[in-house]
Amino acid sequence: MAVTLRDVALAAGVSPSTVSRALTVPEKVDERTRERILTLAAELGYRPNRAARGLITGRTGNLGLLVPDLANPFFPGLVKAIQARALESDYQVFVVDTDEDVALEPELIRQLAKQVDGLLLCSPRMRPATLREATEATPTVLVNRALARVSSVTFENGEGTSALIRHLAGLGHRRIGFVGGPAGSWSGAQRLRGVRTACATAGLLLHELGQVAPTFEGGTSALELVLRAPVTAVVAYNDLVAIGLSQALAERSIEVPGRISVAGFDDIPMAGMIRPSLTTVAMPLARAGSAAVDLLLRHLGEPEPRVRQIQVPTALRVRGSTGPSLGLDES
Amino acid sequence: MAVTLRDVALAAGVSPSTVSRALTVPEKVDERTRERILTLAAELGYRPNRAARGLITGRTGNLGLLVPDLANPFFPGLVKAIQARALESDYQVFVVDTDEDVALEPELIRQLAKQVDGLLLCSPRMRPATLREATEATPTVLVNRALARVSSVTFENGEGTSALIRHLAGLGHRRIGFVGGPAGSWSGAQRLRGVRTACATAGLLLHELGQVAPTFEGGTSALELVLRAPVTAVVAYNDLVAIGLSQALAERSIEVPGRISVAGFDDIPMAGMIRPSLTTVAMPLARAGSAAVDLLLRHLGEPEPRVRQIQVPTALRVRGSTGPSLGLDES
DNA sequence: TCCGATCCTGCAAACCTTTGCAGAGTGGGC
DNA sequence: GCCCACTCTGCAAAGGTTTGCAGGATCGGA
Repeated sequence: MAVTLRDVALAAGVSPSTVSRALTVPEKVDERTRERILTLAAELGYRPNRAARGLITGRTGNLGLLVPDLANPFFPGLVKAIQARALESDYQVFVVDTDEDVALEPELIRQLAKQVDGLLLCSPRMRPATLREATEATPTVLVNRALARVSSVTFENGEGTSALIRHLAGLGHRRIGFVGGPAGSWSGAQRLRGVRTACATAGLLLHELGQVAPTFEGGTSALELVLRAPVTAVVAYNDLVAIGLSQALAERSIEVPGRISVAGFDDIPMAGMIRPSLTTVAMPLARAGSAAVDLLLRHLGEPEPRVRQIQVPTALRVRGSTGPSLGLDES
Repeated sequence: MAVTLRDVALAAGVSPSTVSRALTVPEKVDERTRERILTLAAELGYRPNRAARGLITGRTGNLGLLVPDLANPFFPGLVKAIQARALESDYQVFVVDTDEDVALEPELIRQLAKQVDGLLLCSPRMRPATLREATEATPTVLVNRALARVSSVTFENGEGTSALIRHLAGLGHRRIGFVGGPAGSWSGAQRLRGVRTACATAGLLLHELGQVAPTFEGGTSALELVLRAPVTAVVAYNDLVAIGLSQALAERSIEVPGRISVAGFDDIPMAGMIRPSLTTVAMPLARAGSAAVDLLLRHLGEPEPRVRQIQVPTALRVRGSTGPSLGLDES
């Protein structure tokens, strides 16, 4: 019932081989023949059967995308960009959400790997050894995580972070608090390191206030940690935590940024929607997403993939949640 | 290099047919043989080649999921649920984001349809005729939209909406404003109808204030519409609009809910994170998503799919953005 | 006029799995 | 002891596409 290569061939009075070539290696077939075939194929509504093609070429035309949690507003932007870029190159994207279950990741990856040409792993939480194992079987690009000898697209936090710290220093803040994310998180470690360096450079005192879940609730739970510390500004592991914290502060009628400034990382859409709007270090998700796809596609074309580690620069977004220090710590 | 059915057969000393049957129709093969095969298959790490299987069975084991915009916080919850439920049944999900481009939808659907066993269309914006055409070629379940003679999972707005209106009436509001969503939107029409009915029942005066984009910016742009109308409470097409409106009101120092109450639809995660938190009509996304997958899978098993239209009930979430009316409209 | 090169096309095999059909073996009933 | 029914297994074809190889045509050069 579906129209096949044979049908087109029959209609065009040529062999299936010729039709196949007309579609995949156009230069190998006479121009007039090719045109006739293409017209006919379009008329008949021919679409190649990807299963059959995949059977012989060993390629599926699919990419696998693993994300820990679609409900985390950080990821949809990434998924969107990845999916759009893949579609442009005629690849379809399998999306798998692990629901933050680290233990599930390896099996899901194995399952996924069999059905795709390449894998995009977004911020996988898994241990390095397990991760490496997974990346060895299938062409893989890591997103928002780096690993030796594996291609990746990560965010260059340095720039955005130091801009943020300079911004805070410029506002007169001298003691900065940092609320960290989950212990095992690669990007969490990155961010902490960036903040440490930037504070040292700017001559600010950094108070590491502890670690919380990377969620809104994590942020509200950080309230006590923050209030106990003599800081005038707090940088949170990510925007959700920053927002949770801001709301908890508001709950207690502690003004942001009047009494305390708050900043985050990610620039999730919500950061611009709340009041006060959130100062944050923006990750260029769209750029990272398409870069990751480009990189992966490039690997698929290479017999011996060359590892490339791309860093996309982050940028400070100054908004309403940061303001001049009251200098409370000098009292 | 990949281990195939033949390898397992060779190792087990049986024919490929037997291995195939051991895996797909266990009762047709001797128990001991089957056990030996299964053990061996597991040892060798055999995974069936889905392309080959698909070629002969005509099934791909994939489902296609089309959403207008992943960045709209309404959808990730749905996608998550759908993907999880599909994975349980060993189906993979292709996610396609149309980026709100209605004109693109038909072509994307056609493309997708060839590679999946069934289609889940989330709130497709396309015209009924075009939509019907698309649904005729492939087993399809619509989500958040209904169409005659096509299976669907929709939200039963009536209940949640009338609860919301009763809630407002109970707070003393007499004049309610409604800010509508995009003109062609099916769920927009549904919601408007629900609000109309509920207001009529409760004896409230409904002011239809016009239509805006279903986004945060749409909400802020609705400010003037709202201020011009003599209403003490506003119901917005969705939460994003409601939140945009709230922030625009706050910008003008108009207190919510002090001077005006605001409510939305969807119960996106953000609704609980802003201040004041947003009163809204919650859509049970997880339930809808898994119901949609179940329905689709059921269709795939039936030779002549029976159309089923499922409605999942909505529920009112009372939060901080609605409060007693000041009775301004009576002044 | 003949030869070689070049361009285009067709043949046929291959990819891996499923499945209808038939054959072999077993056990039970008469 | 014979036949039938039943269970289990293997054979072979089929599904749609790609691709190495070879053949035919065309053209240019000598």
